[in-house]
Amino acid sequence: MARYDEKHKQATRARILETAGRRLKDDGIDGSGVAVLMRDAGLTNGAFYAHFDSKDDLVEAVVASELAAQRDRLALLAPGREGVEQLVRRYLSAEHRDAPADGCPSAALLDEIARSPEPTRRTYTEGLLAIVDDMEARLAEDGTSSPSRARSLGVYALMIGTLQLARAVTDPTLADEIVETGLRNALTLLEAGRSDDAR
Amino acid sequence: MARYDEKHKQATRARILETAGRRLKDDGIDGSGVAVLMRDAGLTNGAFYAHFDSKDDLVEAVVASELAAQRDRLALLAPGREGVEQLVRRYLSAEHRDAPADGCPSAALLDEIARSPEPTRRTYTEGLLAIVDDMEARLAEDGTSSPSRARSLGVYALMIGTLQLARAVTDPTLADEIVETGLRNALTLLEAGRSDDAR
DNA sequence: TGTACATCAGTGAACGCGCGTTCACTGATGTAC
DNA sequence: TGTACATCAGTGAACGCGCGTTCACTGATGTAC
Repeated sequence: MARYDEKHKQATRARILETAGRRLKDDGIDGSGVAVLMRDAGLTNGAFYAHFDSKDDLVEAVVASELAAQRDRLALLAPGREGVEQLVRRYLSAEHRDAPADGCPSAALLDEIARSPEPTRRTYTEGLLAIVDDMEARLAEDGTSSPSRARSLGVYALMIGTLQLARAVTDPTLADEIVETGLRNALTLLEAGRSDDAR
Repeated sequence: MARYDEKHKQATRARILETAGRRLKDDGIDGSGVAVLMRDAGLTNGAFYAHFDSKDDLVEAVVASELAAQRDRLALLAPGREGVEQLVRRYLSAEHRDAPADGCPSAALLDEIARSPEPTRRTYTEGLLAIVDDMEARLAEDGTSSPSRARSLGVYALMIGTLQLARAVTDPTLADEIVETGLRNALTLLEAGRSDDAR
């Protein structure tokens, strides 16, 4: 009765989410038109509304899937605090700075997300908390009672701000300096969390 | 010969820069149209091009004036390290979080600036360095040889990321927690700069 | 095995709208006489 | 002191364009018989 494999449409939707995620991170939310987003996925503009209610709806779905992907990637790293350090080193690297499309949605889009409709911001909040909770659990594994929640939020915020600065700046030497000192500062913040307790 | 006071046009331009700064920080660069920006200044769209070559040109001028204003405000604070702490406390506050139009252009616009044309990014780079240099000089006044440049960049990046997170999140309690822990983390980072040397 | 056909993912033209920009003009200004 | 007038900041309609969204349609699919 139903034509096409039942997974066919889901696969197309997943493909749109993936290519749209890359495009949005490269050109911004307001900077990416529906027609271009669909062309990226090998489709035409008209098909868009068979998959999403509106552009806002797509953006919300992209935010959810990008943050989920980021969390999944974190889960693959070394266990405990070591994994957080790995995250920080990958995040604050020249490679990440130079490839926004492959990178963190927060670094690329956070101020546009902050101006987005409530549902998108709610979805962002959930995705953020999942990541921060994961980091927190890893830091708490140390058995310390240091404020690992605060450190997790701080490290995440520092990573976002640092990458945005590094991307905005025109001087390549300065851009390098920013990611390098950002990395040292992030590690300092993690270390401070440990020594708080050691005292 | 020349009609109107010679300062008249300069004053209008300054007024456009001021109201456009507020609007851009509220609605984003792509989210603010020229017609609205001019209406904010009490003018009509057509007059825009008597003052600026293009919207890009305006954005560049706004970035310059916003960063200069931020630097001027920093200069009015207490001398030395204490002024940096005052800056941090004002920056990471619920008031700043809830009033983007009155606040830091980096927190409101940094990822859009990173996607802007080269001249805007160059202007941003200069304005950023002026602020960071100022912070650095204040921290170095301590007479320590700690890496105050790295701490300045780190504190600035942390403030930006923290404020963006606090603005994006929908849960008011979480938004409060983010600015509060952000403040503690920023002070930790400043303190770490001091103790580096004390060891 | 071969064919008729119901399904529905995807097409592409069209919609009204606001964008950035242009331009012929208006009318307040205050100097020249 | 009064008036004619050159200046030019600002007006507002219009430009082509791309936006998000709608919709009548096409045509590949694979089941039913």
